[in-house]
Amino acid sequence: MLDIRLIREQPDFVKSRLATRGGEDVAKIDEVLRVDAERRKAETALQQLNADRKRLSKEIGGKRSRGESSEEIETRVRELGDQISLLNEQTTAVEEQQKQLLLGIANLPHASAPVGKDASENPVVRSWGEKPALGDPVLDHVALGTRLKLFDPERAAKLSGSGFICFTGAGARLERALIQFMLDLHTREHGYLELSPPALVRRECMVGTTQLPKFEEEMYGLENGQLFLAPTAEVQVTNFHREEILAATELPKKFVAYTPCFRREAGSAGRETRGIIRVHQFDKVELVKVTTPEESYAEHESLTANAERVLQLLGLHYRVIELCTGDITFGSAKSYDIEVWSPGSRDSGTYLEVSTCSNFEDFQARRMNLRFKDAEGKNRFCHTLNGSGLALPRLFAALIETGQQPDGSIRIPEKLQPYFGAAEIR
RNA sequence: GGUGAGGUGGCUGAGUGGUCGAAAGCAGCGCUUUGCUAAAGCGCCGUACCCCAAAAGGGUACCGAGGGUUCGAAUCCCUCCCUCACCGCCA
Repeated sequence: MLDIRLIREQPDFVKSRLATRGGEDVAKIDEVLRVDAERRKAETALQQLNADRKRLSKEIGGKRSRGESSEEIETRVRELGDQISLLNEQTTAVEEQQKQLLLGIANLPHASAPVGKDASENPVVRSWGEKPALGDPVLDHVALGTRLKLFDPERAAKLSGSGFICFTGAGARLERALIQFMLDLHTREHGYLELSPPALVRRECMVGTTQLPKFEEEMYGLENGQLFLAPTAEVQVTNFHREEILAATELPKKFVAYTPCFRREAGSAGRETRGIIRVHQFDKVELVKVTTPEESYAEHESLTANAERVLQLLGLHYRVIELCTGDITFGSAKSYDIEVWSPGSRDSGTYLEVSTCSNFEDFQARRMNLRFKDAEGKNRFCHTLNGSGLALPRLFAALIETGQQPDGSIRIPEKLQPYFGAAEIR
């Protein structure tokens, strides 16, 4: 969430930054300022009453120990107590109101984020490789996967309903090879520490990484909404150090985790539902960094480069776009999307998003009270970043489409062959 | 699932109703002594929030979390969370 002091001191700046997102939250700023003033007034009054009670209660203690009567003071303090509990309720309520307001206001886009209204205005930052020259016809991943029995949508539906996938045989093996390949790359060459976290997370963690309270309808909840199936390992891994004060010397923290991810995909019925592009459960290798405000933007670039490296080693054409202010996600200050070329999708091919690499600055850290002690010994909020490194189903689709051969087989990229155990699928 | 024991500051660890935000030790910072190192002595040493234009200063809260009892709660009561141990069950 945003720093209330920043909102208080520079409300016009905050509003103008929020306006670049589309303005939905701009009106909330005046409201939160009004509640903030109310809160401080109530707090000050409450503290004064508490101070009075504290002083008088000590007097009672003194009088009693000297054997003097304290009746009169006790009556006064009892009255004070009634006022205090009344004012305390009001104060707590207004504090909670302020907190809820703040939790619902999006992060400020970074000054370098391109201003734009929606996804159509996201600039392409760079691209790598080229679209492969394939024979005719170019098959999509569904046709390829069905023919070579790499996954089985019908039986997955039998188990879990529509929107679920079951990899089979060489397909399951290929997915496993990709996971192992990516984990090895990030741990051995990029210096990330591997975590294998739980899939179920507490409500507080979901608030910490901004899935809640705003996006609850997208999440699978259990135990009366106290436990959730994580929609991304961002949740588990970023919250790993929640409520901690890290030493500046141990930053940046770099984590990689392979986990299943669960999403209701509410409201996206009919959108890219073909095959394995949008499913309720999928696997993902996630990269997370916890760092300092001074270093976070450099770390953002390197994290993005680390994710891109996967596609480069696999020889898959991709492009990187930067999300404009109108398209950037709720908690992010700056985001890049990595989109891999999927030659079989939508007839003539399309780019599929396989990673969003974001710098959240201190937006998440403030929610989860994640801090570090700087050189002067001051506690400051960390900056947190994450990006997929990469999401598996779409990577899988792009890989088999790109690798399709005229004879119907699929060529496996050289770097993946040791993991997959063969040079082709046929 | 059952039973039991616990959760106090960066760490160890006292404290069972009043001057306790909290002894003591360790770690850390500063000063003094010392040829250096080491050691010793003295002092400082939590966080968040509020008031104040700011600094200085003042105040409130915090002893796992939330309620309650009381004039007053780290201390008593209730609920929850977490940790540990043992038993049962189990991949």
